[in-house]
Amino acid sequence: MKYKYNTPYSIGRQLNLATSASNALVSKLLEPHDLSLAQWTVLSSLWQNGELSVKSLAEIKGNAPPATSRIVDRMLSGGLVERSQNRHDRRAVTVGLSQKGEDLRHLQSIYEEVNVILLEPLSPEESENFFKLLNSVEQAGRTWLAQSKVGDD
Amino acid sequence: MKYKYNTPYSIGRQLNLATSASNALVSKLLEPHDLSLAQWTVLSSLWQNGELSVKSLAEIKGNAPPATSRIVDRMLSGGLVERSQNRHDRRAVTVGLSQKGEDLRHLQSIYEEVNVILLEPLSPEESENFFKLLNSVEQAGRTWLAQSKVGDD
DNA sequence: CGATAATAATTTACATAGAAATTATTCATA
DNA sequence: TATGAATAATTTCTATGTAAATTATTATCG
Repeated sequence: MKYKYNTPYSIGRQLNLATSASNALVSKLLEPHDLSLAQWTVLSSLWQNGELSVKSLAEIKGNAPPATSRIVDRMLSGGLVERSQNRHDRRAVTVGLSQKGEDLRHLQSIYEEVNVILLEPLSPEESENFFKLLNSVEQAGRTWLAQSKVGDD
Repeated sequence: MKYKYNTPYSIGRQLNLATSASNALVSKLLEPHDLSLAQWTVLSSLWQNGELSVKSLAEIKGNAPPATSRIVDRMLSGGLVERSQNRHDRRAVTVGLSQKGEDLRHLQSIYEEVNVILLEPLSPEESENFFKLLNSVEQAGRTWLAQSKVGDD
C-alpha cells in the first residue's frame, strides 16, 4: 500500500497527534521513576507553588476536580503527597509535598528536556512563536465555549 | 487572589491545554447528534476512505488498536457501522458505514467549523504555519520515541 | 438573623486510553 | 512444505477524563 489514507486538514486532529506524541515521550522519561504524567503534573504544581487546594491543582492542570481528586488519592497511597484541612475553609483540602515528593524535586526539569526534544527542528523564534500560537488557539477555544454556554445553545 | 499560579514554560503542558479546549469544543458541537469525538473520528475516516480495517482506523486516529476495537464495538451497537470479514485476510476485519452512518456524512465538515473557531485570532499565514509547526513537533516526538526503543533505554 | 445560593471536594457512572496477554491467521524461510 | 515469526483483532487490567449528584461548609442578602 503505497499511499497513505485521506485525512482532513484538521487542526483538532493535528493537535491530538502532537499532544499524544508529547505525552508518550514524557511517560517514557518518567517510567524509570514510577511516575505517571498526571502525577508528575501534580508534583510540578507543588514544587513551584507550595501547598495547593484540589481546586487549584485542577485549574493548573486544566481539568475537572474529580480527576485531580483521584490522582491525589493515589499519590497519597504512594506517599508522594500529604493532605490536610485548610484552616480558614473547612470545605477545602490542602495538598502538600511529603518528604518523598520533595526528594523528587530534581524531576521538575524534565519538562525542559521535553521542550528540547520537541522543539529540536525549530529555531528559537519559531519555538517562541509556536508557544504563543498554542496559547491563542487555547484561548479561542475557551472563549467560544464560554460564549456557547451563555447562549445556552 | 490576584496573581495566578506559577506554571512551567512547557510545550507539553500548552499542547495539552490547547488540545483539551479543542476537544471540548468538538464535543459540544457533536452533542446534538449524540456522537462522541472518538466516534466522529471513525466515521470521518470511513467517509473519506471507504471501508477500513481496525488497524487502519487506529493508525489514522493515532492510537492503539484496542481503543479503536472498542469504539467500533459501541458504534456497531449504535448501528453506525457494519463489520465484515476481509476476504483476503481472515485475521482482518473490515469496518464500513451503515446506512445510518452514511446519512451523517454532512457532519464531516464539522472539523472545518472547528478550524475557523480555533484559528479565528490568526492570519491565514499564521494558521498555515501553525499546522506545519504542529506536524514538526509531532514528528520530532515520534522520532525520539522510535530511537529510544532501538536503544532499549 | 436565617434562608438560600454558591463553593470545595468527593462519589458514582460512564467513555476513553495504553500495555500486556491471547487467539487466529498469514508470512517467511530453511 | 512444515515450522517459527509476524500480524490483526480482541480481551483484560489499570489509569485517566468528564458530567452529574451528593455532602459539607461558607457566603449572601432580604
